[in-house]
Amino acid sequence: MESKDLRKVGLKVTLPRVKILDILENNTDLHMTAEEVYRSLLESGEDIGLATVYRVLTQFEAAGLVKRHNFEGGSAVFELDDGGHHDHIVCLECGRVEEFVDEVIEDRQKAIADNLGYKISDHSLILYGSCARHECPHKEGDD
Amino acid sequence: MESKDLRKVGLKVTLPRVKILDILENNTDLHMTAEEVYRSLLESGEDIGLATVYRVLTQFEAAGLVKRHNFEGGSAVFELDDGGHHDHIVCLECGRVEEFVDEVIEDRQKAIADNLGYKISDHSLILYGSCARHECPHKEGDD
DNA sequence: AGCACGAGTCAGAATAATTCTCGCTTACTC
DNA sequence: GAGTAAGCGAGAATTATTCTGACTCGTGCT
Repeated sequence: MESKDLRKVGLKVTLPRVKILDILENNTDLHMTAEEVYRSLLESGEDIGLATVYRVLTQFEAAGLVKRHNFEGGSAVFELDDGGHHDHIVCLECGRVEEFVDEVIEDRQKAIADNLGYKISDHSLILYGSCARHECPHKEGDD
Repeated sequence: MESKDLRKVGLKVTLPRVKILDILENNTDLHMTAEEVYRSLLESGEDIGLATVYRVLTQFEAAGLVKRHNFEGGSAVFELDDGGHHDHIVCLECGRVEEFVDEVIEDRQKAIADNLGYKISDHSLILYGSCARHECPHKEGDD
């Protein structure tokens, strides 16, 4: 029952909010654009406007329910925020996104910022590349 | 004489290109938005359209003369590409941007990608925070 | 230097992503 | 169940960027 989550963060429990949260929770793809959420809503038969999707996602972000990422390629993507931090690796060929955490990197970041006299409030580390299924075609045994 | 650089990458030596390259080379701020380059051109008395600035910067990017970064806050910023890679730390309060390189992080990134079966083609690491001049005000000895 | 031609440029239109506006609707309070 | 303010939907507005079409300039040839 997600309505509790909404209440908890001070948001009225409205149909669009519940539905959007539901989609974010049940979608196999963890990272969705506003458009994707919108289309998913339409498919579920919900008549919710794209503007509402953006508004709600932005509210969710402010409330800490979701995180917004700006990967390359135009649109921002949203994912549920479970509280834990992680970075991303994006396949430029198929769009697959995976998450990872690396303590060594996190520590170095802190050290670097410290060194330069900065207090870090956030950071974004995104690796772009091609995943295993797009191996170089002149190798045998390829897809 | 930057015209050589342009020739080298197969771009005709035109006034807009030379002027834009000139601005990128002589501006104190290493990271400029297309708008900033455009305004800088106007100040120099050049009558070059914003669309041209975008086009030229995109060509420069394709040619490897500049790098485009998408920091938070909407507009992309461009910087001359000296060939060396570096990451960025951005002060959210004053907009200052500094660069850094850390071999440990670079190595870990490669290892992580390897581990997940990705071949990295690029990556973006941006630390956001506040720089030394924005220390918490209830500490003595502050700015 | 002069010409031809294709690449380059300009201004403004077009696009894409996202946000805003405003009149209508709904969730929560009593 | 009614009142009220917050929320919603559709489309306009905004912002960043790219495209279009007509005109111009840089470069190679003479």
